[in-house]
Amino acid sequence: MNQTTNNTKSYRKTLNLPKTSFAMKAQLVQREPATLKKWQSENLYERIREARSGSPKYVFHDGPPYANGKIHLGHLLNKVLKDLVVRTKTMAGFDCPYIPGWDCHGLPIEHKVMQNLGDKAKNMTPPQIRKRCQDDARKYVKLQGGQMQRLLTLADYAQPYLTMAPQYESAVLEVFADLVGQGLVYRDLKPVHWSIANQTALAEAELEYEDTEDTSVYVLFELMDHHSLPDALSAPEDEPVYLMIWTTTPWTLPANLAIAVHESLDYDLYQVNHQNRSLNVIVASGLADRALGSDRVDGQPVQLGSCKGTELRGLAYRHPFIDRTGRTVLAPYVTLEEGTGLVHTAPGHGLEDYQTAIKEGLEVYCPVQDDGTFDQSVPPWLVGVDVWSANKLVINKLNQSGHLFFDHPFTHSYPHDWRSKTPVIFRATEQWFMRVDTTTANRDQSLRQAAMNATESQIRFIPQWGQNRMRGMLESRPDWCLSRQRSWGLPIPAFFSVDSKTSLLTAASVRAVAVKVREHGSDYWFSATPDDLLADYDPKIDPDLSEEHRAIFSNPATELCKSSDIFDVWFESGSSWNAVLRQRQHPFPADLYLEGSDQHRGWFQLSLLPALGVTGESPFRTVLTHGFMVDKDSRKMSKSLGNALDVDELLKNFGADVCRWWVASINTDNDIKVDVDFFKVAGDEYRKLRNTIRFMLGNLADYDHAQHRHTFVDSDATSVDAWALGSLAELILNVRQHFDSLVFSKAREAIFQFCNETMSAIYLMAVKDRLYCDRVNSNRRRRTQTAMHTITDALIRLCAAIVPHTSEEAWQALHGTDSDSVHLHLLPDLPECRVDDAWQHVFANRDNWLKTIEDARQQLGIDNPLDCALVLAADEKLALLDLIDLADLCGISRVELRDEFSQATIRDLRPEPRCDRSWKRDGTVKLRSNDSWLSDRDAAAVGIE
RNA sequence: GGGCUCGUAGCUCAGUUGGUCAGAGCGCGCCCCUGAUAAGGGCGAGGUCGGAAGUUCGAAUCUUCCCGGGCCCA
Repeated sequence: MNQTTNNTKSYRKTLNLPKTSFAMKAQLVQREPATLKKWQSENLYERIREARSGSPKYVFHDGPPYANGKIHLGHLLNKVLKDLVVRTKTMAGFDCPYIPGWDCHGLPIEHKVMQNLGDKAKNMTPPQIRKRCQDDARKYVKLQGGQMQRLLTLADYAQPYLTMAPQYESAVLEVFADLVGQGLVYRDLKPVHWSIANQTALAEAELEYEDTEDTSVYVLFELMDHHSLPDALSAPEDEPVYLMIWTTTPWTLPANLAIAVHESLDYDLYQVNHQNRSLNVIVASGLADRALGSDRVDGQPVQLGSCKGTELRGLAYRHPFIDRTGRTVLAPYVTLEEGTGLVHTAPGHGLEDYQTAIKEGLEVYCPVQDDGTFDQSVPPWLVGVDVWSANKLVINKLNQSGHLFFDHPFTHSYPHDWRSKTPVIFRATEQWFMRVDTTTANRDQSLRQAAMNATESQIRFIPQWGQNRMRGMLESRPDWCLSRQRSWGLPIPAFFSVDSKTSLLTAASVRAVAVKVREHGSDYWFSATPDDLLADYDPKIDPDLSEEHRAIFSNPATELCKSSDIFDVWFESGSSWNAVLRQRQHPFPADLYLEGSDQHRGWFQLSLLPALGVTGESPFRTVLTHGFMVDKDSRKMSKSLGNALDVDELLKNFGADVCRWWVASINTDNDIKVDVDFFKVAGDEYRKLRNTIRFMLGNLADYDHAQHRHTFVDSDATSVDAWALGSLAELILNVRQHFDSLVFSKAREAIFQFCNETMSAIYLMAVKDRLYCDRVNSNRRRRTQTAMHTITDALIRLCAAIVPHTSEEAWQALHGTDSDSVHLHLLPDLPECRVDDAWQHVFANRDNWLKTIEDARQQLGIDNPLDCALVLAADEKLALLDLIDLADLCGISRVELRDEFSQATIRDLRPEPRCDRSWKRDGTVKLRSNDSWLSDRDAAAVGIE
């Protein structure tokens, strides 16, 4: 009675094989745009708003990207992360609106527009130029908005916020008015980063640092009077004594007013032979070896005497090429790291120098004009010369007069204007500032203190180290320079009397202008007269004016002119909590701000300060930052290095869902490595997810949940389906928790693990046989389908935030509806189903069983695991279970429990007949009436005796 | 130069307060299935945890220094 292959008939057509419209090939690139269109035409965003109306709010506030250029990989990461937040919060039951915004004003746009205009710009008025800028910004808002939607981000793209919109501008002015009212805004002459190319002050964020080679010089300053020197230096009578300084910016020497020393450092007087003359020079002891090195002097320097820095205070010296006397001062920032320990001090050209000048009562002298050339106050040979050319002239001059001790090329990183890529200078100009260190009447702490406190105790940082970073940056930040000398921006609503001596800027005057700007937009500032702009303002009743100023501005004869400065764009975006959240009646503060880690100094800090000033509260409760993109060798991504990936290109090659899966799979705390290969990996994982869902959908083809559902009862706890539902419950808990804490990579990992291992390798592998071979309506098959239906439904919801297109497609395949959207639904509830403890025991041992099977296959030469039986030691836990479930879980034909066995062994089943239909050797296979070999189960399924 | 931060198998990453912590997934190699098939399954190889020194009975895990990245600043 041997089984032959001759009379094996094909039973394929009697099986219940999977069948689904959910294709294996996703064709994301073709199909995603259609899904997007569908969502748009069905107003999905509004429908979600309606569905969540009345639910607790979760306020996420979008930071505005700059409306310039197409989006890059950083935007992809940032926007998808934000979308993951919004979608998961929405599915967790919150009402979580997403109002996208754009930063529209500022130098990059203006710079580009001016370049395109070329010479034509000279004959254009600011309003005409502004119109061009506005058009340019609009163009990029549209372009980027389209690209962001292509990423399948779901936001209110119909009503974004634009910093150039009149309501927005007005709301910024209201913030400004409050700060002015508290006395936090002042005008002062102060050194700022100045772009010569663009003739404007620059914010820290508008600088880029590049390595630059400059000539650094050691310069001798001759002391006026020996007798004031401390005796300990033993200065020789009747010989000049020089202070030696070091600088990398010789062009600032004309503005030298002082030389700083450190009070506690030691300074020595040396006699050296320098270029055939004997010199007496003072330098710090710790730097003498370097400063007076053998490359600079002949022979050994002779130390004549020594003293503390504090004893050098107040010495008068002669400027080397200007008829002026300077003096020595003490400063805490003098160090022994470089130079001579005596620091050239030009209060108009350095922040520390400026601070010293304030302390010592020195003039903030800046002979350099807007265009980077010297004014009339310098010697004739420098007048009108630009600072870079001045470097050489100054060095030559010093050399001729014998004041140049040494010079050498010096490479250091130097700030550059991020637009023109030209080096910037430090230059004192009249600017508007916001104070960070003054306490005001209605606050008992400064903004800096308030911000530090908020950072310390009121704001949650993800990752945690953001707190340290924020603290460090707050500690060191200077007063905020708010003004810029450009056209494309929000005007600072200040007025001056015609002699420019008196300025008008009070809370009331600013609010009056804000009303006009709300009505007409900021263009009105340029077209209207001061009287028009101040129509709603009455100086007579302005409590913030001094009597003197009230008299001036109440006098009809006083002629006013408008300020020509605009705001630093950071002040505009830093007011978005007012211009967006409060203005649109959203709760304040926001639950979450989410941006790159560069924004600790940028948007986060510059939103925190104004909000604390105005409301006393931080505008955000949680700050989540992500790292920056680097290539696979950890080098930063840039166009110039040629390692940047193009977003459109990625979308074209992989589709948005795969790109989003990639975002959901990365750890965003630190640097983020990117490479095309990583998207291929994401694609592989995506396919695993897709095929898992597809297989389940295929096996649910004949299943109607309403009609066929199995009700799990206590006795089902020992079924493999109960185990699967229990695993699903774990997954749901896990994923919900990771979504809660905004750790998407762990959620994605759990989802993938579930698809790959729990479902594909274990459960679906095990239940294949019953799904295919059992009688269609068998209780066992329907129970499995019920579990699978629950799992599929839940899985689709769990991954909906990550792969919105694919989950929508699967949702419709599962539920057969076209109008419903998974994105209107909530995250899955936990399935209610008891799982017997015996399953823990099974999965603690399954790996060993598989290994046993694998080893036996090698040894016994069994190819197909279905030709094996696994013989296990009898066990009371295993005895509770269905041995067929165990066999299916191992991909074999049979599991037997035997008392006499102590460890798992394999029995070769090849001598037994094999079922022509199920290919199993389960021990019931017989030759049937139709001349084929069938097991009892299969014979019954096809109705054969 | 300073602040913050990262450097664990070919790749992406887990590794709580120092003591089975040397792991996972992918990839790779071998094999099976051919009724999830441009799919599915099993098994396996791979790392002196960037380097050096130190603290400790014991360190990927703490300290210091060095090397190499990133962000922000000077």
